[in-house]
Amino acid sequence: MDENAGALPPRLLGITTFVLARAGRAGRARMGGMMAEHGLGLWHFAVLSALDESGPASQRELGARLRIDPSDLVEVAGRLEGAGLVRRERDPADRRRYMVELTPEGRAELEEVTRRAAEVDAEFLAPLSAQDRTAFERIVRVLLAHHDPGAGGGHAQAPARAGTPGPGEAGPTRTGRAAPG
Amino acid sequence: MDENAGALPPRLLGITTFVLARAGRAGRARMGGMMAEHGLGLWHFAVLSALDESGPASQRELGARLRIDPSDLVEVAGRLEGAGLVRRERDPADRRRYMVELTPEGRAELEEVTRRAAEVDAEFLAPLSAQDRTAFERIVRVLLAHHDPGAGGGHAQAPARAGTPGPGEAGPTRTGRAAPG
DNA sequence: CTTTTCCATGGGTGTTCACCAACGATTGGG
DNA sequence: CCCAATCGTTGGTGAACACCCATGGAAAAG
Repeated sequence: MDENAGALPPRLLGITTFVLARAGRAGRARMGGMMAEHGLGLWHFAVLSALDESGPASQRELGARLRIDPSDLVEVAGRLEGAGLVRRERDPADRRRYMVELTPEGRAELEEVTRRAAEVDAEFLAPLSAQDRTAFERIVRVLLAHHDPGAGGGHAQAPARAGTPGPGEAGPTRTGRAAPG
Repeated sequence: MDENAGALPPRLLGITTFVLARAGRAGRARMGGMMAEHGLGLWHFAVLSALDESGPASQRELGARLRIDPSDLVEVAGRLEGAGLVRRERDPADRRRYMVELTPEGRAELEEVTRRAAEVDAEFLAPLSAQDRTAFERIVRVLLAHHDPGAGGGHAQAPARAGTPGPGEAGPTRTGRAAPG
């Protein structure tokens, strides 16, 4: 029968790292699909986020920040500019660099996509109990902080999350200060 | 400075799906690196696992089982055969198909790699407390079962896994029946 | 002014993964 | 015997991701 066609070998499923990678792939596919509906990729969203958080920056700064090659940023910034989500102006003080800046439309789009991302998150984590979800959100960030070269800093303990000032409704969106200061 | 180069925007880190994908990528890299030391890829290991679990099978069956395209299986089976880990014989009853069979060497290699995979797992999950690790292993499988088309079957509830038989050191090698339940 | 350094950009490479079209060899139905 | 289906195989496509090098404009150092 091909019932077993639906089940990977237990030996594989016994490897947590494998299961994690697989689940991560499924999650990225969902998230990417949602972003695609907005004409964006994950990187576009990342750039908008960085600009929102730290204000105008040169592409080089963005590249260093997000850990993507400056050359790969060209397309991203270009598309964002084409969509009117960012503005690119020559820095008058240094005409080599662009100052990439979030437009009001870009900020609105960022908020909208952030909201939808939270929805995707909720949907993806729906099979979990509230308790499991909370635990998972914390644990996966600990893992990332330890294994991704400079994603969340050294060790993110993800403390009790303060009053959640900004995005508001998006819920656990802002995980306190997962990254270092 | 580029201190902040090490921290992704909190808005990004607030998206659990994103963090999960990222952590999964890091994990896969580690696991893949380990396998590479054995001259294998993740798929080679998967094939060996499937053969060990269900006995000799045609490549088509393996493809359906592991959900990889039969054409992609050619290289995998070919390399495994070249390494002497599997044997490929024409099925006398149907000379179109190969019967792929695990050799003693293949079985030994499978055990060895499984052991090392458990080590990588332990290493990767090391930053977690024993309690968190147990919870994470369970939760991530629940997620996979719900979102990966036929990885762990319909819905793996993965109840309070019994006395946690194995994990000693080589541990979850044979996770008993962790996933399917 | 000249040389060096930095920026954005374009073009290219390599890897991983999934999927598809077509072909020879082979089988089984009609 | 002829035709359709199946199996393994070859070869190609396309997306996502991560790098690296060269160029031309512009600034900074000498």
